[in-house]
Amino acid sequence: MRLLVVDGNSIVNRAFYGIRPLTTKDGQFTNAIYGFLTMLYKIKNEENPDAVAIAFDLKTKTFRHKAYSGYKATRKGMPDELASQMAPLKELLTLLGYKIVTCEGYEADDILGTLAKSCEASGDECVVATGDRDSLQLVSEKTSVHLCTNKQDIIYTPQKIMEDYGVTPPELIEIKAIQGDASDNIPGVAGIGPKGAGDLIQKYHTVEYIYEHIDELDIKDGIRNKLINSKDNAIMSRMLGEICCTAPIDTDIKSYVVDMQDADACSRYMAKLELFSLIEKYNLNEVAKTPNKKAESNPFVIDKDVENNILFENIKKLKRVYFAFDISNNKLKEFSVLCGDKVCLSKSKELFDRILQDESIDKYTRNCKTLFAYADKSGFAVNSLVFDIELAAYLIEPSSKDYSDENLCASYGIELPYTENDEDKKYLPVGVYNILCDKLLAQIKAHDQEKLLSDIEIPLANVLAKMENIGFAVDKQGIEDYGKALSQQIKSLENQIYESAGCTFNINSPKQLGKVLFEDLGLPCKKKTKSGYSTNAEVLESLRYEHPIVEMVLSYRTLAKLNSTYCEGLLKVIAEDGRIHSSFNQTETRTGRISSTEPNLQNIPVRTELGREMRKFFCAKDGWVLVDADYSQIELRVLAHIADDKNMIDAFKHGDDIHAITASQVFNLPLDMITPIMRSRAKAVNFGIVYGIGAFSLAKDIGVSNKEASQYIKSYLAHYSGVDEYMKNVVEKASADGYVQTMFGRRRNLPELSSGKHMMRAFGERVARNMPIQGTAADIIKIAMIKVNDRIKQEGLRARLILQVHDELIVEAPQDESMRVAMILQEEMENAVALSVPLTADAAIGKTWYDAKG
DNA sequence: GTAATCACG
DNA sequence: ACGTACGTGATTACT
Repeated sequence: MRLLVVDGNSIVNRAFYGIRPLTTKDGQFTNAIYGFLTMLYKIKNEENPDAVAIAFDLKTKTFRHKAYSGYKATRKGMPDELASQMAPLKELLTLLGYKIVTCEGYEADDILGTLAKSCEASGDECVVATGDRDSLQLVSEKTSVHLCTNKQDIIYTPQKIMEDYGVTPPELIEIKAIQGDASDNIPGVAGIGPKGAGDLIQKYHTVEYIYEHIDELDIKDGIRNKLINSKDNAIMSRMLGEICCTAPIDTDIKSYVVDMQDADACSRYMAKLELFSLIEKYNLNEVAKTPNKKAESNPFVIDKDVENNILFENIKKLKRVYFAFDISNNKLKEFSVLCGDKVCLSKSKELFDRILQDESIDKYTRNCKTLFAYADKSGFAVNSLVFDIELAAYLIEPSSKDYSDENLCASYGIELPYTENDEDKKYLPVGVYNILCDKLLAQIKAHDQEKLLSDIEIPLANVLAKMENIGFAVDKQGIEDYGKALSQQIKSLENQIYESAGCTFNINSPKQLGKVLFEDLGLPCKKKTKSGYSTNAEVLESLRYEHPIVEMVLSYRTLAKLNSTYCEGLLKVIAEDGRIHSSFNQTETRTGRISSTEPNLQNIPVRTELGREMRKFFCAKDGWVLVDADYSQIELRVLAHIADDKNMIDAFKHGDDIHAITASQVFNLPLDMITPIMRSRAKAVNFGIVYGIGAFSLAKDIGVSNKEASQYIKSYLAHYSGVDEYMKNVVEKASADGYVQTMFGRRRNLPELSSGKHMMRAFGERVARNMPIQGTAADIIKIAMIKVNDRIKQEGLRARLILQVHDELIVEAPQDESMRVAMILQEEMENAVALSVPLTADAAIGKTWYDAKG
């Protein structure tokens, strides 16, 4: 086979400087993108490769040879006009089916070298396309270099190199070692240039030979002295100039075969960049020129009277079904199935259930959680549910707020069938589900997220469905009584506040409260919001001793919150079965966590004793108990693993109090000399690191000076140097790629990183540091939930998972199963994945949530 | 509908 | 020079 390896950075530079500035009407620069694709097209035509790899630098500051840290230190970063084109270019190349190769700690050159050498080893041919003569050293019988220049491209073979330079390709490394290269900060030998270096190597071949025989060489004394004076530099330069050919990358040529999944997506993307001539050049269709065009008519026949058996046999033959359904309160109303150019409607539960259970029929749909809940209630299991439109769209773009058919079709350029008939309107989207699923699946494959969808999100939807169905039992009477007690106290506080203020007003109105506190009572105003005085808890805390009313307002707020959000709020959502059935949303958060609504059971008070009381009303049913297990420090452990930080990994291997250990490292004191204050500051730093840290916020959080806070951070990063390096690298990689991802391939796009606004960019950087950590932790507990569910079923237990709170799982179990379940929870949570640090989970048992939590 | 506040991880 | 930690949801007031 013949592999074309493109030096992405070099070509993009040539394109950028070689082509006049082009922009879209929105001001996005596109000249480098246009130039790159034009050049790539031409090179491909001339070289006719079987596969193409495109190498890019990660532009990390990790040097190839750490011995000389000045290496490339002076190379200037790319201008913004070019930098802003990198992420779209890569996106477009990926859409076109090209594989982009990058490698942590290695440069594009090293990737070229590694692939070239690997082709030689496997007997394949390799063409390196670059604008940089550095790569000429790679030329061999099997490897040629396609050098792009301002004039005519030159193809370098060993013969051509001998013709131009009079040496063999490897000897070019020796020449460079002597002549040096200012742009790469390679010093060479002072006073000897290309001509002198060439002559020396033609004669003596290697730098090593020259220095070993320096006194015997037949050269002028001037040259000899220059060589002797720069000996160290020359030897170092010899090391620096040689391209590394052992980068840890995929060297299987077959994986670089160009495989465009979605031509429409490409042409739409090109149209978005207003590169219309490329659409024709790359032979893509015309869809893009009129993107998102609304269909004028409905090409589908709606068949409402199809016979059940005929429909089933048709589906069975196809082994796959695209369908939509209307299920509410776990009752089927109607469903629609795509059959060629027909949309078939049916209300037959018998047929519907038969399809769902049939393992030989692959099911493509949306809202699979609703389907799982329905099946759970009906007492059967759904089989072969292979695709969910919303879950797939969420994995592709978790920041989207709208995964409706309309919106997805619009963004994937699919014409949604249209009719004036309102009655038929709702049935039509299923007509394009085959197209929509294809597009989404192609994208999922391109992102390498198939496993994430099939092994995590879809099975998880099943677990969440059961959790929603089961619900959480509560003590309704208890909540009512607690609420009454609160109401009384609130009433009394209200009166005291009015008395203290000398007037009545709405304490719940920040505007009115602000007026009373800061105008009528003349308290010092610490902070302002957009619309007036800030009256939040932090401000009030600081005014606590200024006036007795402040304390009362604080208490009022606490009690009012407990009463309205928790007592009143929860009472409203207790179902007829005496249980609370929260909804778990799987496509809401940008990090991969789940969220809980109506009610939100993930923010039931715990931090203060008064609020924690609330958890006494969350209980197990008669004869059953709650088993609660939570991960210890899962995010920090994930950080230790992802950053591969030796010190932090050791800390987790040897001790359990990570905050104390951190304090000991940061303050450089033995563990037994760490005071509670030091520990709590170290804890704040640990949190801050996970969130993307800033000295100002840390200082505010722990109440020390800005300077002191930044000293803590500095000291922290000095001790946890792996974390330091990770935090730098992740932002650089994110800026180059335009996204970040978790260990399991969950991804979040970060357009903020190419924003011109400082604030936006800074936010993007913090997210880049945080999302892989928070997201990986979310992935892990999702895996644990699936495993716990499987284990419970497999062991024939009656216990069932009822709640997840990010790092905590709650199972309701019959009394006699509780010990077994506690063990299962701990085991499955701890072994959900293997990290380079242990994962620990602690389980506890109790009659109520209050009792069962540690 | 948005802003402010506060509950959780 | 500029503002200041990640991710959520519910309630209340007010435009």
